[in-house]
Amino acid sequence: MASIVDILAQRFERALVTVYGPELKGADPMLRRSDHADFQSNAPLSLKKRTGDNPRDAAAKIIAALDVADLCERVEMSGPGFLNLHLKGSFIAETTAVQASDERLGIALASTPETVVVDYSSPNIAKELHAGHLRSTIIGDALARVLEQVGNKVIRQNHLGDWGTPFGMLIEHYLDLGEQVGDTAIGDLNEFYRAARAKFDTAPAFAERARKRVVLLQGGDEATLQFWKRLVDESKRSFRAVYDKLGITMKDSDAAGESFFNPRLEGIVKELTDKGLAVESEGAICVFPPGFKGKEGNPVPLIIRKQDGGYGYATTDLAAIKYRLLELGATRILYVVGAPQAQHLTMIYKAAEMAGWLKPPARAQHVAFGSVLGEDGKMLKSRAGDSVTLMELLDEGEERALAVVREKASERASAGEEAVAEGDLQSVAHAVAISAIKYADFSADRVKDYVFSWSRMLATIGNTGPYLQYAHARTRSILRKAEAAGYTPGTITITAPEEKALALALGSFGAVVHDVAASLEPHRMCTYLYELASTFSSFWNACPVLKAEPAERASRLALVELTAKVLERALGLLGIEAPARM
RNA sequence: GCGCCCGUAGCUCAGCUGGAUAGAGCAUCGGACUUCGAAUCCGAGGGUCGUAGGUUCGAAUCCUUCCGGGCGCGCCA
Repeated sequence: MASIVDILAQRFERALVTVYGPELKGADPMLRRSDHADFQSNAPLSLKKRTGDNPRDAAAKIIAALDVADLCERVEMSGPGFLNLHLKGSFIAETTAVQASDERLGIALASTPETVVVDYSSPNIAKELHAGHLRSTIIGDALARVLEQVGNKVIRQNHLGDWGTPFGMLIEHYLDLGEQVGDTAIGDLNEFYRAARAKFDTAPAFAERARKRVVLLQGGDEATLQFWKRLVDESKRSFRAVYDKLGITMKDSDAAGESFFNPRLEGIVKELTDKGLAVESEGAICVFPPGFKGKEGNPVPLIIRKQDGGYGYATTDLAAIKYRLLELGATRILYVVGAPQAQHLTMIYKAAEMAGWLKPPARAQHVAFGSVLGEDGKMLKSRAGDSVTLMELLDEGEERALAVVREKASERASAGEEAVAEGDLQSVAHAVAISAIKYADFSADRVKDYVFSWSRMLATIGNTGPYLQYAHARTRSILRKAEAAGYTPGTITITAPEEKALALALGSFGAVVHDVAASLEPHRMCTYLYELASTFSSFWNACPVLKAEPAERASRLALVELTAKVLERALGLLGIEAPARM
């Protein structure tokens, strides 16, 4: 489906080729929304080097060659050489009608779909998901949805911390508890981990058992593996509960953690050694990707086998990147991991290139993000000082959202207006809480830290998740009333400025989705959503729908219906629900 | 010491990869409900874009200096 910009861009390309010859084919006409017109083209300025003309001359020539009589009311030159385009209402109406009849709402499919691996969330077994996992989990999930929407094959990968020396003590502690809890529940995972750790640090006999247990685990002892698996399953149940509540699309089958790669580590070391990329250094085997200098100017190593013969995270990361490229066939790998790991990841990519696994067009990208801070400006912690679990966070959010939703509902009910039913309050509060948390996280640039603030994110006014949901709920309210009255959407006509603004905002949805897919920046979707929602609110204020004349009513209903769908879809791509009432 | 990230209105942030007078939200002030959800809308005030240079028709955006904040740099992940 061709959007307004697509169609205009084609006409510009033709005009540019007419004036300046075929070498201008494919040149960017720099079409942007404008304060001075509906759209503007900066091509005469931006292409100055290629046209050789001064911008105002170029603008005049382009206008002369531009065949847009069917699309624009007028095109005028302005300032140093801008081209201001004033679109015909009929042109806007037609493209909007096409978008409205499109299942994909104007989101084009990628011309070259890729296999994209998205590595996100990645919690540790026997610990609960906590605030530190929030950003990776929700950003990764949103990007996975967006990349999928534009037609890529997306493979989610949960790089679980499910192997290694801590499992000795965890299994022994698990066995100690066996009598009390049976084999069904560990209970509080964090408490479980803490207790195991405490025993390990204070009881030498226990520590000794733990060490022996690690050996058994590494050696593949059947009974030990069974215990290990129970721990893993128990933890996955806990992750599942959080993912479900947060609306995360990661499935159990997407798990490919350290245990999955463990059998491959020896081979990785051998391969890199055989290729001459890994060398012995201070008793360890290391890869030294060029260009990384440490404290005394020494090269920084990726330690792929430790002095004691064990393997660390670098080896697992290398095994994982090889697997993703060679076995999963990824051409794009996203690491949704905190910003501090930037150097480590670049070293992994470099090593993977040297090994011949990572080569164009395949590429790996670090989707870096900053920290979630508490009101004190430090990492988010609970009163007790440990990191707050995601479940606690979500529960608190729902509680706070419920208070807001309940209050609004009772206000409306006492005013005799349609309100959320008592039985639906919980589910609406849930949707509001999740939207508040996610939208607050997404709405600013990923790489920056942000302060977690309930009052800000849950505010019913301003640029918040709840505001967007409210805008959507209002669209649904009109549509319900229209349906009850037997009114149906019809031919779109654009006359009022608010109709035009709304249609133009709707029309850029597809481009925004692709922009997010390319830039991996969810905040661009938020900027768009807020603009769309506020444009709709202005439309609402200025353009009566149900009380308009039949033709106008049908047209406006079509705009409202499309707005509802776009809001819902855009929120959905961020993993945010759009309730019909709130 | 080396390297990476950040610095835009009182506060929280955008700014579409170099384009027109730097835009929003919150807060403040002033308007709009006997029209579909006022959780809304309309309007006002408020910024030497950390600093000093440079590149050019044109810089918040690109290059360099310095200042301030965060983070990383060998056996944790």
